[in-house]
Amino acid sequence: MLTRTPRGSSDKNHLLARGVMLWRCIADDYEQTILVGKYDNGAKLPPESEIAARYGVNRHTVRRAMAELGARGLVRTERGSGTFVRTDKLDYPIGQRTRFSEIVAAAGHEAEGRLQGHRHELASEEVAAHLGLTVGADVVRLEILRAADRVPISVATTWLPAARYPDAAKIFRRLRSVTRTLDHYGITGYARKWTRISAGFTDAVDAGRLRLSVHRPILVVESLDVTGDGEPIMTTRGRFAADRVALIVES
Amino acid sequence: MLTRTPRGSSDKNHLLARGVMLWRCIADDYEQTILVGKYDNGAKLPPESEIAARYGVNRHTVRRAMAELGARGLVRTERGSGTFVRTDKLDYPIGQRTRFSEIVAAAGHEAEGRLQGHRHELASEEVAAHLGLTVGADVVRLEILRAADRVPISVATTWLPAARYPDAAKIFRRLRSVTRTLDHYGITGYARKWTRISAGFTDAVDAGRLRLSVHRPILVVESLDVTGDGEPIMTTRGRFAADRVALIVES
DNA sequence: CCGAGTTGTCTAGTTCAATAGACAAGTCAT
DNA sequence: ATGACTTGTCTATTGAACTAGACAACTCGG
Repeated sequence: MLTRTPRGSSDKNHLLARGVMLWRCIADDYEQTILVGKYDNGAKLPPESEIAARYGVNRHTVRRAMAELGARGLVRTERGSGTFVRTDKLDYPIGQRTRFSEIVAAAGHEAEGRLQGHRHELASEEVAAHLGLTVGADVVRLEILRAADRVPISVATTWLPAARYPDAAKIFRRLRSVTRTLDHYGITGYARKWTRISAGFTDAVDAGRLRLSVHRPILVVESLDVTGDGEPIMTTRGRFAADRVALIVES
Repeated sequence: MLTRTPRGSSDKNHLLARGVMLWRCIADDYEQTILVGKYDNGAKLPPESEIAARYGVNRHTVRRAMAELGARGLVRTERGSGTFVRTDKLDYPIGQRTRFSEIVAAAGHEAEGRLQGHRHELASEEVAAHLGLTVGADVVRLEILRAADRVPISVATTWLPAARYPDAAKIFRRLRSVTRTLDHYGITGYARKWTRISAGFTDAVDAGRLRLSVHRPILVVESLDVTGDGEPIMTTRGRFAADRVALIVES
């Protein structure tokens, strides 16, 4: 059947966007049906061969689509058994001791932090106020992507006073953890002073980094961390994939 | 330079969506800058070679992107001269004699109508009311894509009483014009009885047919046409690409 | 008219998406 | 344990996307 339909005449036309690969169209299509709630958490998807037949497509193409959904954290495949929907969210407690690696490890997942970019810049009014600096003071800005079990959870922009932590980027890149980076600077214990939570939607950049579509909901978490003496260390603006995380605030 | 960067490490990373071809990303990127109003109507884009250099991409890839923008009606290229932005809209008068082919021809463009699909169905409450039939009566439903100079302008769903126009689809497919199709049935003059205009956004299907992105604005034009004697002929629900058409209502 | 600048077209080569088929490795119910 | 079913991996092939370079055709200002 279908001896090489050159992308245009078959009945899979309804998905085919010009310039978008077939596997991506299938992945997006399935993401929709999952996000719309057609499958419960843990539900089993049809076998790859059946999906392939339904779309009129090779099984390998479906496998690529499923790999994409896996990377987005929407699905988990088990060899010999099947592919299962995964819409449960990581519980992320917000408290005095809010450390990504610890939280994720405690939940039984593999934590990962990657530096996506960094630069020195002049403190904005907001950053200066948070860190107790004068506007225009030299600050280090880090863009960090965090993942649990290789699934992106958040992107965060962190500012630190450059005077105190001049090589924060270089050190983070080596140690791959904010806690360990601060430890390198002799900060053994630090605490969350305040956290401000709002919400929004992904822009194109965050969507790419988080492996989300554009216009998916995100939790915006602004925060300030201080030393035991109350001296400001860093202020952060994190964007959490709301499809994958729930913030827990104990009272 | 750039001895084949295998899609991932160069500075064009910020556009690269997984599973989306480079030319499509560039086309979408330029569409944004045009729609956001960065270029006036008729403004000249940079030469292809310059755009290619800016994106770090081969000129052929830029040409493909520009071809796409041309197909979307956003841009017009002139050999030896350049590529020019085209954000003016087709003036589409709504009146008693509202005929796509005539209006487009009068504006100096080449009109085209293609039947995208058709079927017999049972008249809904709304369609029955418009056509003066009983609910559930047999009606012919046509899906027609209309274009001016090969640029898609509208998709329209038209319903006709099947009792009177049983083979409307077959005849339209041959004659490629509603006017000529009705002429075949002996309807020489027909008139627009009423027109109802609202607005909305493209869904995935209409976006594909109109070569628009999803969530672009559309004008929704519902209408009823009647014979000289006032007998209902057809009711239509057209979706016009608001980026390319302006409806003109004389009073 | 000339020449610089711009789009159109052609050839060629490399990488990757998608197809096709086969088989290994794992799960699960009977 | 057996066997049906499902995912993982391998090889091979075809066509499209992208790159590279060259040249033709065309426009426009000096």
